[in-house]
Amino acid sequence: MGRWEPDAAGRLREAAMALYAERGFDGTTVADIADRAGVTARTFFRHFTDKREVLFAGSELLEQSMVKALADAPADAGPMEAVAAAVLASAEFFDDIPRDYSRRRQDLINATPELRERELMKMAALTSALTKGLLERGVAADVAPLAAETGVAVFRVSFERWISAPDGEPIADVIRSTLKTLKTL
Amino acid sequence: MGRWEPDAAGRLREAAMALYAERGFDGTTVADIADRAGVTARTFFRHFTDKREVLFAGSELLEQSMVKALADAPADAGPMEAVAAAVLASAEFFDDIPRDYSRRRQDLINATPELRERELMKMAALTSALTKGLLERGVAADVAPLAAETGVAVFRVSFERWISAPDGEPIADVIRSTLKTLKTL
DNA sequence: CATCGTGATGTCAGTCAATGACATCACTGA
DNA sequence: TCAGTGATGTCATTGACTGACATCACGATG
Repeated sequence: MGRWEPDAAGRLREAAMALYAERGFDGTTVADIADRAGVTARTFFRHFTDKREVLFAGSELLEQSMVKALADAPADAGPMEAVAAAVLASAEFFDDIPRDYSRRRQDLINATPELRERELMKMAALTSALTKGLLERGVAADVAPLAAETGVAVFRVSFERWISAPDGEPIADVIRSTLKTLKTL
Repeated sequence: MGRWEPDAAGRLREAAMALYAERGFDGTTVADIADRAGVTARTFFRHFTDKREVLFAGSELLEQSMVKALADAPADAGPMEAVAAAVLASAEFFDDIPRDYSRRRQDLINATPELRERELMKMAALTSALTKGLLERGVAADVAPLAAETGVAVFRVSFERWISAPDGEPIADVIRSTLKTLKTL
């Protein structure tokens, strides 16, 4: 065994989730979280830039995988096809974490303005990453932002639906269904 | 003359704008702002809930006027027509403030992640207010959010364009032009 | 005209998020 | 065996924000 328990970041994330749920975001101090994780508050800030970010660690991975899928889409695919591929790629990401975790996390976010703010920021970052990816695919400058925004909207709606869908429903199916609905508009 | 200089909130807003521009958001303390406005930091927090909000005071008015225009639109107007009326109503709001002020304010927001976060939150609030207004007009539940989101997008794009448009260009014209472009999609 | 309430502000003390500087020490590789 | 490294702890400090209480010009009231 090493000098310290491994995976301090993971323990901090779990502790934060639990405490935010128990006492609310405002009722929880960073020291509380650190205590429960068996580290000091200073260590918390070595792993997460702030008290909000602890619930959003890993979002870079999601963004990266979506951008990669966008780049990997066939060269002759249209903008919306490429975006659809990107959104579908997010499914892979969520397959690795229990859906119940996603649900509890989202409940916290929805209940806490500070966390909602941060989530909006992540979505905006995702939108501009996708926009950039589309531009690199040669998509016209007036189309790219629109397609990206639409893609993020599909992602959001699908995620929300998946979270409250019957158990066992794969998120990929929900996304495909959302994309199909979109086409009817 | 009263016991205190009038319009403390206004002075605080101007002081904040100036200091954020001079030293950046992070380089400015609330005490700095309060000093320049001739009050104490405690008074700052009596007028604004936090250091970010000082640049967003008045956004409720914008939201209210848009929601009102939405409600006042002819009963037989479709969802997008009503939304267009709401967005156009925002022009009235901006007619009362110098465009240069809007520009400087937006530059600050674009340069500061914390302020961008807050702005996204305001836009999200606007979206849900418009959604609610549409639902009250009897718009279908699956159409309302989409129409609202589109309206806010039009607003954002128009505002951005107006800010960098030649001087004297009325924002209402820019909005009309954006709406026209939208129709071509 | 004396008094009283009120509202906007000041003062003070305290909590807590966040950061920088420096110390520690198990583990690793030469 | 020993120097270097990385993850953590410790300590001190700044600054955002809050609650409790004091102040005092002004306006209303009797």
